[in-house]
Amino acid sequence: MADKKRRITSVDVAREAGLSRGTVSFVLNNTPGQSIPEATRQRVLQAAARLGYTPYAPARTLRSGRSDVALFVLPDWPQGPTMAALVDRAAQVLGEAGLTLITHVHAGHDDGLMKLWSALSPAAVFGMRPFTGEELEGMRRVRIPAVLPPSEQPGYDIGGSLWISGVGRLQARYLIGKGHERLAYVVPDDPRLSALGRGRAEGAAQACAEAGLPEPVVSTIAMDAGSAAEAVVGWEATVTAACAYNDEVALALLAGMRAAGSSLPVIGADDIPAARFAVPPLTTVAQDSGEIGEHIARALLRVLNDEDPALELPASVIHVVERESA
Amino acid sequence: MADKKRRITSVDVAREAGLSRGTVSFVLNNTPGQSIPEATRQRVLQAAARLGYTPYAPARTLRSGRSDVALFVLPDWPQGPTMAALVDRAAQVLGEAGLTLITHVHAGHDDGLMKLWSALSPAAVFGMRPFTGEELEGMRRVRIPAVLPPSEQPGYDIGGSLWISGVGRLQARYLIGKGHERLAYVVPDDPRLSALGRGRAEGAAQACAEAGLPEPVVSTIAMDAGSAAEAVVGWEATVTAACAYNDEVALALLAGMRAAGSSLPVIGADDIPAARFAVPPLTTVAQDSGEIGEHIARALLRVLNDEDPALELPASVIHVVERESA
DNA sequence: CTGAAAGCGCTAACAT
DNA sequence: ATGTTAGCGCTTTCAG
Repeated sequence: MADKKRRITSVDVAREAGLSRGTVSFVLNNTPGQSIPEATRQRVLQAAARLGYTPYAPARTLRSGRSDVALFVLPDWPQGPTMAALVDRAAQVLGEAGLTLITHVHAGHDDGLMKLWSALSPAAVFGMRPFTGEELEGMRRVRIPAVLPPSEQPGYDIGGSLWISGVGRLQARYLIGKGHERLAYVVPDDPRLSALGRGRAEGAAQACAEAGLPEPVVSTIAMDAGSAAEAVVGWEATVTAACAYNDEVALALLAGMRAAGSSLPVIGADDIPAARFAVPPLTTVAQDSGEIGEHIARALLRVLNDEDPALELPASVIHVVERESA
Repeated sequence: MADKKRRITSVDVAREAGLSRGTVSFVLNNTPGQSIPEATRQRVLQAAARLGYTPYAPARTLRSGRSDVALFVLPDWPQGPTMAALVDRAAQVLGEAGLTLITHVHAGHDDGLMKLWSALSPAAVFGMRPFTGEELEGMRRVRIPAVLPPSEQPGYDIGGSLWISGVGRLQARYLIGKGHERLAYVVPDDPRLSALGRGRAEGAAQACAEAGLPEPVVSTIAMDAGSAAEAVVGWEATVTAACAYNDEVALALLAGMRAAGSSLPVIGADDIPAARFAVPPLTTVAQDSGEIGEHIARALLRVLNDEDPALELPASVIHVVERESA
């Protein structure tokens, strides 16, 4: 048994196999443009297995100048099963390309992200929202090869307009299809969500414009029934149906309407588990998060390859789940 | 302007400051047991700032043998605001100790985790559930200094018995306090949740035993109203109140009872946003996730320091939020 | 108090 | 076809 305290290095494997480090390195990375006899290959592989050798990432990264870590900066807004599936699929796709996906929930707007980049020196960083100029500058400084929303322009979100305004558009279209002409768009007062909320509301506005209808009235509510009720009574008779930023807001709205003794059609977004148990069961816009994850991962791979990211998602990834609330 | 293609190294800083790399390293890490004149310190610091120098983690890790990354393996069960707050606080505490927290949502039971460890070679790995023997073995092989549930024994969960069975116990005690003597414990059929579900159900069983009551009947339901309704009618008159594994299950139960035309008190767990908008508003067990995060982080720091992890959480981190469902 | 120099484990160019 | 070797950027003795 080797010294219990020391890490097993490629030198150990070389010794065990009776070869040199170079050869070991070649077969372990099956470096292209080398002709290694199958017999030698096997010797190395078996020696490595016998010793339980694992390459040491920091050394490998230092030498080769590229790490195989891809960092996915998750937003700190509540994450549902949605996000989990998305991350999963993305991890799978990236894994096939030899990248290891690390997720990081970024909460504060402190500069914690900066430390992250230098701590990981990832091969790629991607997030669901545009990075700030400062963040981009920081990444440039530490030479991160690929960054996914590559610009701080709002339009460049991952999933492009679909993930954001596309959901709002679909919500509004659904309601319009049901014959409604005066809509409300309800967003939560959580400041973290305001950008996304605005984006989705704009999508709804577009749908209204396309149909020749007036813009939806945008209401901001606190996440309690009272605040929702206020908004509802505020609409008086001018609004006949409401889109909610997400299912939680929709649930709040439903509760508010119960309190206010009114009852308007409501459509949510995300299809959280609680949606189907609402009273009435919530009609909502669901997204195929697995497909979105795959899409994002492929976009990232494209960026790493210096190609056009082609962020736009296929419209098929979002669809409405019709239940009873609208 | 320096060569745009090259990374800025400590050599550059040394040159800029007119000193040697050694000195630069000393001040940048303010190595103990060194007396550096304030003037030199400032020269180095300013040169570093001017150049926008960032230490290169892989090199640092390679040399020092320890990385400053702590890896938090998140379970793939739905993550709410709860988890976000927990991670946040943990990141903060670890950050103060010079560690960078990376979260990783681990979904499959594939061996993706193994690759992660070698890709990051973190200083510490911790998770919310015990690692499997295989996982622990893998970590031992790559010499990860600290692993938080250190054993694969179920009792060793982070948060010890509190996070798991403590919640169940509190739910049952609350219902018992309301005069109920025949309880049900409802768990979802999601296999990923079965361990946790069993744990919480056991906590409830303990509370019943302490009160000299019979064990709760444990019902497994699919996450739809129909399945919940079946469970409810199955209880007939033998059960007078129910604990749910979490709020989503509680919501399903409420929907099931509406469908079955019955109405029993129900208590959930987690206090998700949707809970307060349920019909009736859901009584639930909430947890102070920030405090839990801090606790976990400190336990990890203790392990890194070769001390006893002392995982047990203070009882104060969980409490019931009384609303109308029970 | 500061500078020079030896590696950490690995890959890749260069020898053999 | 395999072996040798020069660093990647950093920390850390050891001299001066």
